[in-house]
Amino acid sequence: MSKCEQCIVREFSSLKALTKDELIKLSDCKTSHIIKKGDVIFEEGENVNGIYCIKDGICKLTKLSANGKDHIVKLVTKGELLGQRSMISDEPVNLSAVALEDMQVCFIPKSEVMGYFDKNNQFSMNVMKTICGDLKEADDHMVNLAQKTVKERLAETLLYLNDTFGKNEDNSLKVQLSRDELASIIGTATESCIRLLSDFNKLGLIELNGKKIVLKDITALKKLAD
Amino acid sequence: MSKCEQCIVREFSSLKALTKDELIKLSDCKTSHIIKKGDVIFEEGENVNGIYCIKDGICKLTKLSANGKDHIVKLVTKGELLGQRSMISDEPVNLSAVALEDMQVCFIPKSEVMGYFDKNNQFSMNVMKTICGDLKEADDHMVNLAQKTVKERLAETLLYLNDTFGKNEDNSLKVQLSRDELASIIGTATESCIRLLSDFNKLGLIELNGKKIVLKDITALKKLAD
DNA sequence: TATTTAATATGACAAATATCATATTTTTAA
DNA sequence: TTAAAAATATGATATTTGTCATATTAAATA
Repeated sequence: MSKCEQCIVREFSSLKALTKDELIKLSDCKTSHIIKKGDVIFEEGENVNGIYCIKDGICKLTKLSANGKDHIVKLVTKGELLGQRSMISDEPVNLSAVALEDMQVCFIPKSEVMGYFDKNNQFSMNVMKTICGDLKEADDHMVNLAQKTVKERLAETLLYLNDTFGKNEDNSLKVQLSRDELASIIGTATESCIRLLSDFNKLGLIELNGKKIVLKDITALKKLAD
Repeated sequence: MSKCEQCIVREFSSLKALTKDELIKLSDCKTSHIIKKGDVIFEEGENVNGIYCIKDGICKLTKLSANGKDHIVKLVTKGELLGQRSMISDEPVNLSAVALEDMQVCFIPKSEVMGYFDKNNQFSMNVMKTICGDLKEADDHMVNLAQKTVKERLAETLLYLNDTFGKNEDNSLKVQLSRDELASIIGTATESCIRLLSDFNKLGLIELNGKKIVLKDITALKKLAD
């Protein structure tokens, strides 16, 4: 089993505050998992008794709305932790996590993590800061959904995907989302999303190649996104 | 100056974890303030070097969107704390706070609060739980904005105002919001909000009396809200 | 109290977006 | 490989929502 002391990814999460001793203990109680693209890590309403540390890959956090459609609340990638909110609130998770590509994750049981909260103040502060960051992001997102048009939100989301997850050698966005998934990030009907992508394509803002999307005119997209 | 040891409101916030000694010290460093309806407690982008504890009254937390319109992210009332996220993240506040009615608030300087994080673990956990609760709420809110119609969101918001802040003796909602404010909670144009309120009125779901709103048929409103 | 200003209300219309239908392409699995 | 299923694409149309204009009412203030 891989050693947490040697895991680089740890440096990117709240876990960077852990001491050498804590890390050795962690290595013993964590479990490593391979998650296939499309697999569910956990589902809304489930009791997840611990947190997941993402070593590699990207997943979507979704929430089922009253009308039965999924909404993608957030995309999460390596170096981030899943399930913190639920663990702290001592509640079932309020979101589902589904892999968008093959992933490597480690599961750390609640008992272990709660110990850090008691004994490692820096760890607590790191977690708090992360959650505060999520909350700020959620506020921003909320205002965008409430005030911006679908077109603006699409442009913004494309730029976000580019900035956050980067692009492949062929310049296409690294995260490959279906039109349906993209629509459920920006909060619109799949057809509307497809139509706007077509429009952007015709205007030369982007280039479509099947699922691959290349951002051609970032300046214009930024102007569109406001 | 009023004593924190005797303040009932404290029991409703993270501050309930404070020891007697901590409370006595707190009384000395806190400042009390009377805020008039419409007054700004702090403004988006400001550096608020501490947190506000709401002793009485209600305020709105708003965020300016790109198009220049305010969006109401949250309503906050007595027993709650303001400015925690900003203090923990060590950033300017991302929201403005404006009183919806006359308020009494106490300001606790950052230096004091940060001390609690170090020494009082229960306080830290309380704050974390509160912020986690806010995050969950924000997720829900986000999905509603993305997926529900304006009509559904209006019905839901009216029910929320009723459940959370209660009603006056004449059965009207206790929080009095202008149509403009109501619109900026549900994320729509003021005229659309007014029109839908009119519709609800004609359908007998609510009763309008100037600014006063009485919910007449809660069951039907719930059905509308989904 | 009179005057001004702001908030509420409503009509007419335009724009944005959703829905339904259907064709085409891509992917999956038999 | 081929048949079936799913994803993408696009047109036609309906619905929702926003915008502008203007009237009416309520609130603020000189």
